[in-house]
Amino acid sequence: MTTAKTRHHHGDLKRALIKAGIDLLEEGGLEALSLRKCAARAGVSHAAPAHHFAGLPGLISAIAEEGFAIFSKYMTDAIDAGKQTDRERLRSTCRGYLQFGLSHSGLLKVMFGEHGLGIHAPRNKREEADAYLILRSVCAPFVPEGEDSQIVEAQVWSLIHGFTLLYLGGEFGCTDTPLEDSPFEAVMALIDRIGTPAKA
Amino acid sequence: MTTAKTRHHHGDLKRALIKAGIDLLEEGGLEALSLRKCAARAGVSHAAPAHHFAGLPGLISAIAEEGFAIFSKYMTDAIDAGKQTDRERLRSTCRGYLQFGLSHSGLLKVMFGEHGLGIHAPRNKREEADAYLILRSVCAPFVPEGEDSQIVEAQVWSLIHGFTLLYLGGEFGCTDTPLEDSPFEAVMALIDRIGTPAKA
DNA sequence: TGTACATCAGTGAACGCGCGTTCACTGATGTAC
DNA sequence: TGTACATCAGTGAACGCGCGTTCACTGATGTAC
Repeated sequence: MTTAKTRHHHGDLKRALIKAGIDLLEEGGLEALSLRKCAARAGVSHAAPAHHFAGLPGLISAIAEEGFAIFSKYMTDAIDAGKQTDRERLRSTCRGYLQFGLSHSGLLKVMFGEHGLGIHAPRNKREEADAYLILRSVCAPFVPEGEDSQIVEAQVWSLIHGFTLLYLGGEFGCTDTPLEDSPFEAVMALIDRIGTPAKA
Repeated sequence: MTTAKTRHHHGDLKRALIKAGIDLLEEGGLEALSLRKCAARAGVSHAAPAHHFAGLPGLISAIAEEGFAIFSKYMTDAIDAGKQTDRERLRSTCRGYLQFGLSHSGLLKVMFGEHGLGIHAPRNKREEADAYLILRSVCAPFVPEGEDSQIVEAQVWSLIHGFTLLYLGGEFGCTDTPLEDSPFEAVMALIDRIGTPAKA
């Protein structure tokens, strides 16, 4: 520890800016995010971020990338929490998906939005693919012999993604009621009807 | 027709501003929307909108309200298009939901987002409720005796909402392929497993 | 171990931009009589 | 039908704000010898 406070060089400003950006996102949504505010949060002059990111789009892209990494962690943690059958693993992954949304709603929207850039920014290929692979692996046991795995994946993904966003938007009118109450269980019930488990 | 072009008074500026706002939304997303640009589109000075809306939040709220009305029309039109069994009506409604998303992606996101205002704007109660009633009516035949209708509604809504947003985000990697190809049919297949039709 | 020097990371002032909002105004509309 | 007048809707200039970006700068770091 080298008394980082008074140094001219920050140490890991890039990481600090991403962290600040995520916090801003959670507090006030995409509109609340700016390079100047991130710099201020990181305790640095407003011109400093230019040394680390290609403008605001570059920062947002880095934030989304970090977001996918956190997202993956939520899902894998949920799976590991209980040993489980294939069906339970599928359920747990969905639970992790929802939990991530509850904890990081701003981040989720940026990750699956157009990054507020109008045109598609270069996708965060690596981290996003990793997250998708988790979904794929828990869906795999339910893909019937010889069928395209994308079918089951699209069903599960659509269900849990839609539920998470609607829930966050308060559309089920129950943002305060016990977390896993009514409508979430309805979605889980439908998840249970998906595909055919390869083994009993 | 009273040669509206040269008049000092516009005629129906309020409606024209909403229309301009929707167009801007579809072209460049929420970031592209501003009172000044709407005024310019409507061929009016930038101070004029102040006579009709309570700032940008007020305009966005009016746009979302109009959006829900258009949304409802997409769904009812889809239902009417084929006479149909209960199951077909449910499918058609989902098809209308998706079609609306494809034609009005910017609008959809504003309607179900937080209006870019951080805190919830007063919801567009009336129009939103109307749209929900359409969903409710096509779900009704599949609600088992004595069960809360919200269960089936949450299942259907989550599925089609999630699919629409993921599809619009290009997550299924098939924005160009034939409209109702692969993953949409997967979602429809799951829709077919929902609930228990009251009658055969 | 010590010196010289190139490179890197953050500073602070300045810039132009689009934005929402205010304000005194003016032209058009509609109503009272 | 005609006149007076209040109200309404749009104008155009001006304001301050936060933003991203540029720029010459300077202090810290790391490397060559």
